[in-house]
Amino acid sequence: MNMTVTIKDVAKKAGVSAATVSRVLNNSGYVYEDTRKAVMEAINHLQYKPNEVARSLYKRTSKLIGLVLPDITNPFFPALARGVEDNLQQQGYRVIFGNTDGDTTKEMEYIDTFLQHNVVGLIASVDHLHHEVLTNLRVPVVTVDRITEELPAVYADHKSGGRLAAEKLISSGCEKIVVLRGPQDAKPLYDRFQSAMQYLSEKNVSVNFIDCQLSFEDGRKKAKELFNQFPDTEGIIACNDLVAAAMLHEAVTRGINVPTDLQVIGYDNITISEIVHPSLTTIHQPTYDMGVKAADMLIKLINKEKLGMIHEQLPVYLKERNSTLNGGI
Amino acid sequence: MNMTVTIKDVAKKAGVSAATVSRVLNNSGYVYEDTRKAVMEAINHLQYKPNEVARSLYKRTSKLIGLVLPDITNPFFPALARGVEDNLQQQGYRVIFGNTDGDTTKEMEYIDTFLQHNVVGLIASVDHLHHEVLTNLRVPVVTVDRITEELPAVYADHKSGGRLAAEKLISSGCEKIVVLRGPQDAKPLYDRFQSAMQYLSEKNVSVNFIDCQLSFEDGRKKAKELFNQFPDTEGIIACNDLVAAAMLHEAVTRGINVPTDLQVIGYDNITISEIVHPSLTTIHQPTYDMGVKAADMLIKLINKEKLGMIHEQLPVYLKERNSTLNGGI
DNA sequence: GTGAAAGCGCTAACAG
DNA sequence: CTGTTAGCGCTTTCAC
Repeated sequence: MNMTVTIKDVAKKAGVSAATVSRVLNNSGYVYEDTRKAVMEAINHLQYKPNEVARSLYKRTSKLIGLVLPDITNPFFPALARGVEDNLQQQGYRVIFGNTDGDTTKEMEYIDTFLQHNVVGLIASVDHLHHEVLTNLRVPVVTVDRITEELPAVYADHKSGGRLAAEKLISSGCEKIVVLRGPQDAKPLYDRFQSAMQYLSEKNVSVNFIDCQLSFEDGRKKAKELFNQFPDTEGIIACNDLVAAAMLHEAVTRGINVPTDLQVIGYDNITISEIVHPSLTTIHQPTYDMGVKAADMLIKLINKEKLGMIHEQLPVYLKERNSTLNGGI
Repeated sequence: MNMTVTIKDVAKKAGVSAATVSRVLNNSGYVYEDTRKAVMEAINHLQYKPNEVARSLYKRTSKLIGLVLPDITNPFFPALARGVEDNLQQQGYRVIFGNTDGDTTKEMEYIDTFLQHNVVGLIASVDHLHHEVLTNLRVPVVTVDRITEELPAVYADHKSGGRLAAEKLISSGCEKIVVLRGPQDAKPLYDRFQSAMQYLSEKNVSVNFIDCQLSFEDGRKKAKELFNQFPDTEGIIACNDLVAAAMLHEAVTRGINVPTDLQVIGYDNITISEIVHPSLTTIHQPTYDMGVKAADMLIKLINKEKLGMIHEQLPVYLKERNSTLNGGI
């Protein structure tokens, strides 16, 4: 069967020492072109693949990067994850990952075992309350879609995002607005909520808010609550697209016409927002790019390069579709 | 700073040898309760965490499992992935993963490097044409949502799935039916298409098919094609929910009333199918459970336990929503 | 240029 | 019950 072939086997076959094989493998030191060829031949012949674990043990480093996300089932994160993975994979890194469901215990568990596997870096999306876990690790960390002072971070401009949404509803004539407030321990959610509220408070409109998780399920529950509690709502700013979709859904069910009687704005611009009916006006986040960017930063950090800036803020924009009144009121 | 603390440090601190520390770590061999306590204390005091890489090198095994999926951006896979991960994580395994986009090169690349990292097993969703790659690996492999003779597999009953969809359209009165045919090198797609066609061919109805990728984007393109080519279509069987959503979308755009003038059936029952309007009648696959089951099988294989059966087929069912005429015609 | 030897951190005989 | 020793597969001085 597939008995593992080691560097020694290659050495023997090529009639050289393991050290020499190692040298050609790593392009380190000098090797005669002839012996180099002999070694390569042996390698190909034996289908030799170096054992990364042994390598990792000696070098106390690896090609593994840990990715810690809340929940890959939320469509926002797969896009992010692919951005990270595509970039990393291309540079020879592999990613080992875990979903935490925002649970600190799981976060720590994953981070610990990732480190035990000699990961060279971590990309994490973890509530800022738990960020201590990420500080003073022995490997660089980049946070995505989350923000703390100290840690390098990639995130979108949620202050603009929140304001953009609010502006839009105001400019399309809403006077009774409900804002769904996502979990406030995640800074992006906090920012977009605050900045929307801030803008709205300066206008002469009625505004209320309801707390809501980021899932379709919870959106659904809160939608019922919303329409019961504030039946004459004219505009809704949702904390993400999933929740916005739930609002749309409940509105349709109740025979409320969107966007004529009610306008809804989502957040993220995940695929779903295009698919729902009416299609969803939303704040676009460059999700995939955030992943790519985070991987870029991490690799720089791993290579001890200086970062231009610790915090990389990416722009968002309003994507108008059919859940709002467009072209003015 | 965080200089790594090794087993030797613990040994020194506890006044014993490394071997003894190892013993208490692994609960192997006998250790005096007192020395055990001393060791534990040293461990806690030093915050010692064993180096999994060293462990892995010696034991030629690890707690790592490789997960190979086509594209986590397709909402079907995150659910599957979480099923896998939740199960594995609980048993102390960690997952290292890669998206292949159905590209054999990437598949092989990932599998190779996973093996180089001493993974103890692989869970893969890979087109059956490429299954040779997976055979004769030195670790057990379980395929998910894919089928080959030789390899253990977890998948849903797509023959029933295809027939269920076809039956439904017939029983709700469709006489002009178009079936979207997904990529046929994936057995599940093949099965569901064939069995739908088979059933339809026995009925006295007009049936056509169009090839289609599994994405919303391609669905969109093919939707236009479909309505141009077969404008009087009464029923559509889509290859998955994403594509079905695209059909719905195009139908609405063209002012075709669903389900009155046109009925649509999806496949998978991902969250989206509930969110679209009208909500989508679809074939439900137990996606998360498939992941859990696959992890179960793999762990058994890793532990050298015998499997009851190599192929685990999970049931599907028709989930009726509002894109079909329900309660008979 | 190349080989011998030591060692990364851990575990598994083998003595004692 | 516990320490000593050897070795997992690889890389890296250090001689030659």
